[in-house]
Amino acid sequence: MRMSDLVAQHILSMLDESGGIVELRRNELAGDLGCVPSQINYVITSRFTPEQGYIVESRRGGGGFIRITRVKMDKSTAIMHIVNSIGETLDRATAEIMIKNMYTQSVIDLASARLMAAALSERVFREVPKDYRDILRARIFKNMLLVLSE
Amino acid sequence: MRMSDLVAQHILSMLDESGGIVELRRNELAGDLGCVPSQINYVITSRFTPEQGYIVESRRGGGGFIRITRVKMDKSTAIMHIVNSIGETLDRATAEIMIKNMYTQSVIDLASARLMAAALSERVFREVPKDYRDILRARIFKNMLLVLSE
DNA sequence: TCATCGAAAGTCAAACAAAGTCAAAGGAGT
DNA sequence: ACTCCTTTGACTTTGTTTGACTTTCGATGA
Repeated sequence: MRMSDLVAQHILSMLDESGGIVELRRNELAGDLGCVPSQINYVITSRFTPEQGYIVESRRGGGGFIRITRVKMDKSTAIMHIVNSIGETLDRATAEIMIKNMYTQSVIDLASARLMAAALSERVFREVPKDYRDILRARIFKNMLLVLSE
Repeated sequence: MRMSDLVAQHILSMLDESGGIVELRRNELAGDLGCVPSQINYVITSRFTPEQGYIVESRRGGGGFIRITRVKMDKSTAIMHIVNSIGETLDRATAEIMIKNMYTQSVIDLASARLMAAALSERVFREVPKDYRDILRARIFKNMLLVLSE
């Protein structure tokens, strides 16, 4: 079995044990599983993405950690659906339509809708190279959507 | 748990007990908590800054003390204060501290705090040149804050 | 009054402790 | 052979802890 699968599996079982949220120490885990620390990063970026329903946070320095949260799919099917329907890029108009729809369908409240629209507004991205804009918008949007379903 | 978090927590609970103002003796506190005195300074400068809504005063010499006061502001004042304190750029750590503080001081609710943190998280900006990151973060954050104060 | 002493608190840089990045090298499937 | 993963490790960045040294204040005694 591949090392990356082993790491992923290990993290998954930790998540199961702890009800969907786990805090791990990168170096320690790497030591336990017998791989280099950066392997953990690879596994996280390739298998614990927003599309797959995970929120990842971390902190460096003494007492550092990596926290992985699995969002519950059952309670937020609508949101996960949207997350997965967004590709690598997302233009402003589409984003706004999505936000508006979510609001009118009561998937999100007004405050959240406004916050999201503000974060994705065109003003934010002026003078950002065109290619970057929609990529960033997609990422920001996905990240925000995920925390909504917590 | 990190020593710095322990110290911070201790100070916070003292603040809660005494309604927002506390006077402590550095050496004594360090002794009680089992750390070196300068650790207290570290915690104060990293977690009890004016940005975060605290005023710190102190006196050296015999009978010296450190006084920490938590300042309470109304919602829109607090938000405008923060908006004005943000320049052209904003790094992740500072953004997180600001968000956390607005939440603990009830300027914003948990959902908004999470949404904002998600939009500004380091993961969103991976592979974006460092200089751009902080510029974008500042813009996104300001845009969000402004809609909050409406 | 004023110099001095001791009791605080302040400063700062070095050592330590994580996690993150990136690109090169290695494999597996087609 | 080509194309995607994977693996690896050197290097970077961020955050914490510690301790030696400095500054400030109040008290005390000449």
